[in-house]
Amino acid sequence: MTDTNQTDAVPGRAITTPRSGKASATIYDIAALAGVNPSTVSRALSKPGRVSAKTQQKILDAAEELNYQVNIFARALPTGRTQTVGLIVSDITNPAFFDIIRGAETAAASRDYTLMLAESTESAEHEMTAAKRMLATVDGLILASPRLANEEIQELAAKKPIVLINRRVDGVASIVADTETGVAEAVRHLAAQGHTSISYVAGPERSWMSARRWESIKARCDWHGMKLSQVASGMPTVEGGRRAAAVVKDGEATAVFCYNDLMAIGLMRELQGAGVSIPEQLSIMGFDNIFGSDFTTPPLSTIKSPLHELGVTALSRLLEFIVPGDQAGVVESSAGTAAGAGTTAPGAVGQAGAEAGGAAVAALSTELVLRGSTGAARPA
Amino acid sequence: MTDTNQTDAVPGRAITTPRSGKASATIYDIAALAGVNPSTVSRALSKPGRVSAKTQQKILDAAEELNYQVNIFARALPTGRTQTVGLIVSDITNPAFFDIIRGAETAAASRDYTLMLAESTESAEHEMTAAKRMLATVDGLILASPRLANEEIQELAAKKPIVLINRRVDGVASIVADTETGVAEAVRHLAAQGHTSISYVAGPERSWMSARRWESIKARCDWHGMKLSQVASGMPTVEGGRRAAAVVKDGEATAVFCYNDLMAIGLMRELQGAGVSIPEQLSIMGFDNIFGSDFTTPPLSTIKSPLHELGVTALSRLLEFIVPGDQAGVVESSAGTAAGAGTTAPGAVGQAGAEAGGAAVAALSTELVLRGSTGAARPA
DNA sequence: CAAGTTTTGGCAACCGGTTGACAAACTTTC
DNA sequence: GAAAGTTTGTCAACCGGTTGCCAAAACTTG
Repeated sequence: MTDTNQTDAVPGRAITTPRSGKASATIYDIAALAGVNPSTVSRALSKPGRVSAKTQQKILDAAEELNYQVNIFARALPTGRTQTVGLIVSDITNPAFFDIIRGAETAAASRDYTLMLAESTESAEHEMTAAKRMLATVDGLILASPRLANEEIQELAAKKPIVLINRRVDGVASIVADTETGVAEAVRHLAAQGHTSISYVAGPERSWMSARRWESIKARCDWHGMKLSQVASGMPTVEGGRRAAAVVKDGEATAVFCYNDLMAIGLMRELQGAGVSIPEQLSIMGFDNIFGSDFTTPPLSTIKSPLHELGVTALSRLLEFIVPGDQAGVVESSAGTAAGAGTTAPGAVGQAGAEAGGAAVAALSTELVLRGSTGAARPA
Repeated sequence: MTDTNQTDAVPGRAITTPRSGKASATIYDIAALAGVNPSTVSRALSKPGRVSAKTQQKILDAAEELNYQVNIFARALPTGRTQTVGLIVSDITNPAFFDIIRGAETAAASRDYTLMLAESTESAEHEMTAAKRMLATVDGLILASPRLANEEIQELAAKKPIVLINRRVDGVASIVADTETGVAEAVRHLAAQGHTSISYVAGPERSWMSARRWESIKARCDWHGMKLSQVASGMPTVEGGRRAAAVVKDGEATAVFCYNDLMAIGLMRELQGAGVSIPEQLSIMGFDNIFGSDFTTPPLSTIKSPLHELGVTALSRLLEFIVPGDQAGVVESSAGTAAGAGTTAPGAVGQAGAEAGGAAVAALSTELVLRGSTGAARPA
């Protein structure tokens, strides 16, 4: 092995020159082989039923023989269709997006669409750049937790179909996980454990979801007659959570919700480092149930988001706009996107699931995952 | 807010119809505005120096005014260039790929290339499908830890430029993290802690990197006169690690290397569940230093991979093939790809870093991260 | 100032599909 | 068997750039 395994220390020498010309077959080649006109080939390959079964077969055989593959650029030129959709996430390294990405990717692949991925690194500006760049190439775009302003999103939506994940903007399709159910469970649990004063460590200011989670918690705390305060917002990262530790420690709350698991983990570890024992002295609750949230000691209690479903559903919804007739992916349903409508009416909370009891809705609801980071309130 | 914030419970009603026709400007529009021929516009925009400064300016102004954007499909049709590169990873949800993906994504974006992402879900077949699909669309492809056979990779490489990450195949460019340095440190550390019998929990059989890690460990164990055994391979996931627990527990080894952190975490948690205390009764060492590997109790000792750099370097190298003249990203260097040449010669290990002491090499070397999961050997 | 050289811009073909219009071929109907 | 209707295939234009070739224009040089 040692001598055949050439290293490429001498760059470009051992490396086989890529891109051997070998142009692939075109519809003209097929046409010649099948003895028909190129346009007939085009129709046979795209418009089903437009050509007779006999010629259809001849053409298919010829295509097979030449192992033809459409040139998507040639197709895209006149039609604008690219068989590609974009997904922009705010932070690729945030595990919460893994499952969204995977969900979207597999859903796309199964429908013969390709996924383009970009990240905005939590910056509205980067996000706009990425979106603009993608817009030229894709048939539609999914924006997961975008940081853009409403108007910017509407502007994008005017050009190509857009589906939002965990964000709601007038006139733009969106898939939102229903926070209410999970939050209701969580607050009920904390109330039962004797907590009366709660705090919320918010995420980025431009995060719609952070505001929404706050509202849900507020509504439920009011319901239970508990006190709720908000800690200054920060980056939705482990580091962001750490930064919030000082304020939380000095506060009077005995339980704290963090905007997401990353922050919850950061907060917990920072506090533990400062000698606070979790959950004895403070209960911590995250959101999302990301990879690794059960690795900590104590493992994190969290409100699980249907991340994978969010990705799958967003993609299906997007494809609905792009290919109106298509119904392949039955997973999603318009009802699912309606979950969690009223953001301020606490009365609606408990009913959200009930009134539109479809499988899709259930899939997009959140759920309390009780682990070790929450417990009984410390005596006041 | 409540009444203006329309939900899309009635699908397609509140949603603004996307894709308003508004076709964007073409070079013909520019040509008309600037009073020149379309071909001149094309040249002004791509071939620098081919047109006079005066017309160049006129054209640029006109383009600006119409806020022109090339139609990449029209461009791709005659040239084949798409300004897009592909990245295929074996598992999107494996945190080890996060940083690789991000590295590649940012490097691509900074050079005005767009990244397409796909995953193979650890299956050679899926990988081939994804690769084939992408090949039609991209200028080049990065395969991170591919599961494909060498011949299949060579076959792909014959069509478009390909760069491999953590895999070496004759005649194909590759970027490989130098396992030796980290492994040498790690084994030396374990030896110093009194361990004499070590075990390796291997990853997937088709994983080149798993074999490579095994060889590095073997070489160093031989050097230190330690016993090394291999535990049957499994999926490179937390679950895969759990599955290996039984065999490891019954073995005589006092320290175990796992193919990656995911497996190490799974193994550790499963063993702990069975009452084994880490590191008192068994030392566990992972590979990669993924997100979350420090969340566990005890935090995982691991051999850190330069994941981000791997992504950046792979992309730069790929672009070198695609745009031969281009030298924008100085980050990478051909020397970097040569690191870790001899896979079997133990003597070479210590020297690898020394003999080619460039910054690029350093960036791609691995490094021991000592945390709590490793400690002194239990008395035999 | 003429001859030679270098720039610069225009023409037209081409990349590989799609699609509207139309005619030829085939069916159906009376 | 002719008229009317329906399929099916062909023609040709088009999507929006790129590029080889050539001639006109501009610049050198003697």
